[in-house]
Amino acid sequence: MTRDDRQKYMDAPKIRNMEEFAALSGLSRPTISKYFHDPGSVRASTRTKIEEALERYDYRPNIYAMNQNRRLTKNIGIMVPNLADPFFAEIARKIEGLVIAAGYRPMLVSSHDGPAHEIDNLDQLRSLKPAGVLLAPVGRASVKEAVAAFIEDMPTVLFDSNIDGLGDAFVGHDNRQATEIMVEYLVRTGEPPVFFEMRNPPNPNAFKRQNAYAAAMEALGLTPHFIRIEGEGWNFEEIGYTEGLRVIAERRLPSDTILCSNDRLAIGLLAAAYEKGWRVGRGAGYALRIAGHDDHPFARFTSPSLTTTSQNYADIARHAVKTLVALVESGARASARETTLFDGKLVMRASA
Amino acid sequence: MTRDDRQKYMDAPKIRNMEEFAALSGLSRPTISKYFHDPGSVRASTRTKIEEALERYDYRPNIYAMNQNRRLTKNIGIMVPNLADPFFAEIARKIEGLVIAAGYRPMLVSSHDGPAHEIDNLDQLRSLKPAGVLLAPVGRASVKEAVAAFIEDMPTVLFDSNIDGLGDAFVGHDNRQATEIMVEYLVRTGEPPVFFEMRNPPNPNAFKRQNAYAAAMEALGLTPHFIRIEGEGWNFEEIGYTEGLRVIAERRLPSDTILCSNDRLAIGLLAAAYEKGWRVGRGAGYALRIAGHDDHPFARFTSPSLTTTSQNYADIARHAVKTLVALVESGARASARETTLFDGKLVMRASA
DNA sequence: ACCTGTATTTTACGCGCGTAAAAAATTTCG
DNA sequence: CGAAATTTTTTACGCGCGTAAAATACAGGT
Repeated sequence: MTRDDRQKYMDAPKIRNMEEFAALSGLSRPTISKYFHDPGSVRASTRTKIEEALERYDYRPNIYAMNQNRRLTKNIGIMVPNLADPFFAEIARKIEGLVIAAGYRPMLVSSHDGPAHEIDNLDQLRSLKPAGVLLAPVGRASVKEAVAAFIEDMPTVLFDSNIDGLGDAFVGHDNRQATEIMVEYLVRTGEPPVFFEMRNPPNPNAFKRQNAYAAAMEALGLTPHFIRIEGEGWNFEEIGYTEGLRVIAERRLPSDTILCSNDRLAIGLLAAAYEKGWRVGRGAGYALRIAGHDDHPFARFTSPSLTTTSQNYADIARHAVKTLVALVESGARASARETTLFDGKLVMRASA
Repeated sequence: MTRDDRQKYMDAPKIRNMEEFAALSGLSRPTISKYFHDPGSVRASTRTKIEEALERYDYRPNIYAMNQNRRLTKNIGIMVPNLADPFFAEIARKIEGLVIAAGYRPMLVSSHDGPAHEIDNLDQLRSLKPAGVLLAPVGRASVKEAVAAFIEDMPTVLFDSNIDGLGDAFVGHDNRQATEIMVEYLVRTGEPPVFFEMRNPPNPNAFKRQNAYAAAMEALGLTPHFIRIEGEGWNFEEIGYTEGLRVIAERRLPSDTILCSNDRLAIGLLAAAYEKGWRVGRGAGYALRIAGHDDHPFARFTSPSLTTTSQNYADIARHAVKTLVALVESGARASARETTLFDGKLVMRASA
């Protein structure tokens, strides 16, 4: 706490509202209002006066009163499927920072992997009257009609997971390209991979990866093989582990190389392989190669560390926010829906 | 989407405000206001009328107008050190659910492990005028004076990490007890453990665990040993991994049993041990035993799975919310600061 | 000093709801 | 059935700020 801060807390009279603050700074209330709406919209000398007063008196406008009678709030809603997944936690954090940098207030909600929560969140967000929303739908179970109704009301950019023609834009990861480079790498360096995936994956990206795997294999003149595991819900590590144990016990492996649909399944499968004493890695002396997809924050610390393809979530976040902010500030809705995909990269580690 | 919902979206006229809704439901506006403030405060027949109208017309009060001129909002602030840590994500989610169940609106913020963010968040929360706040401070670097000033203004329950006499109550994990049962277990089943910890841990719980380890060892007539590793910041897995590699390479191990200050360090250390080919587990044929602390969501899926002590975060969350809600609803501040600790449990897995 | 264009002030109104007090209606109970 | 207790309505005001329009002050250029 600096001396100035202390002074602010000690000496300064409590400012009750913008009227008082305007009087103390020698300006009119509407001017102050304008300043808070956009500091660049007032004369430089005026801005200086306001900012000096701000340092002396520590006034902040009441956010409820601000938004109460505003045409458009400065809020931007962010909705992710599940904040307890470090992957989404990371990308949400990145987006939050970009939203703040753009001069907006992020309002983050998590759907906890549940379509019911997702609808609640949509209502929740609607009541916050955001200027726009960044939406990562929960998945194929996502209630499309509710999302569609929501999207009519305000600018919305989808990310991570696409839903048909919904939203003003979609920004995401190129599952096809990323799967392709992994398949090529695996084929080039060892046995062709089998694809390890849930029979009923809750996430729509899973289908894209599945198809991309099949296409990449066929392009190389190889026959795709799938291990379709059981299990419902989002507890991927657990599903990968349980079904991994079963698959290993039953020796249902057409290849020594397993490409998992995502890192979380791979993390579970690695645990199963370790427990069964199967050595995972590339080269002589190893029984299995395992690869993932996403470059999950924990993929560096599995044993062995996980070879995977990374999502370029820095660019995904940047482009999603940029697109939404442009939309919001133009005051219009997108004329044509634009889809932007960013390439993934091969992240070579020890597991494959 | 049910037939009723569709009807709501299609047929119903858009309700602009509470006045209109009151007219349509045949009641006066203040009665509606009272209902939303507390549905139980109106006669049963009146409540029925309102709820029927609510189903027909899909009206929701404007939250900005609601809070604008209210003595006390129905908001409860929740602040955690870092939502990207699955441990905090889990407990935050649990708390959110309890807060909603208690009839309040949770407002969740994360400090991203930074004291600067923490102060921002305090300001942020203050401007939301919550009825009370659940606060998990970032750690010893936490700006105590800012927190103290904040706490004067509204009921605050600290959790996870204690700060001296601050807040109306503290609810947390019994680090001493949990460390003790782990030390006893390790001593009973093998070599006495050394304690693996950062030289300058950012988290204050680290010191409690350190002291508890020393006390537990001495109580058993043993000499405590510490491996104090380098590294700054919150990237515990990375620090545990990097320093784990060094410790193993330099053979600075006074025992084959390592008790890590927390699971995240242990996860890093496990990765290092694996990479160096040291087999981790209990019994013959294993070079090392490694144990953690916290029962991190990923501890089940490490290789080998991690033996640890769990925090009873279900009860911690429940008691923290209960305490705060009682405080808020009494309208008073706590007369005496109450500290409540919940016991941890030994979680035996494969690593020790 | 004059003109022009932008910044600011003045004036005025309204947003949607909370809240308080008093009047009216309803329920409860003797 | 009437009085008391409770609920609801009426009435009235205010919260803190957004916003619009018109009046005024100010900057830069000639």
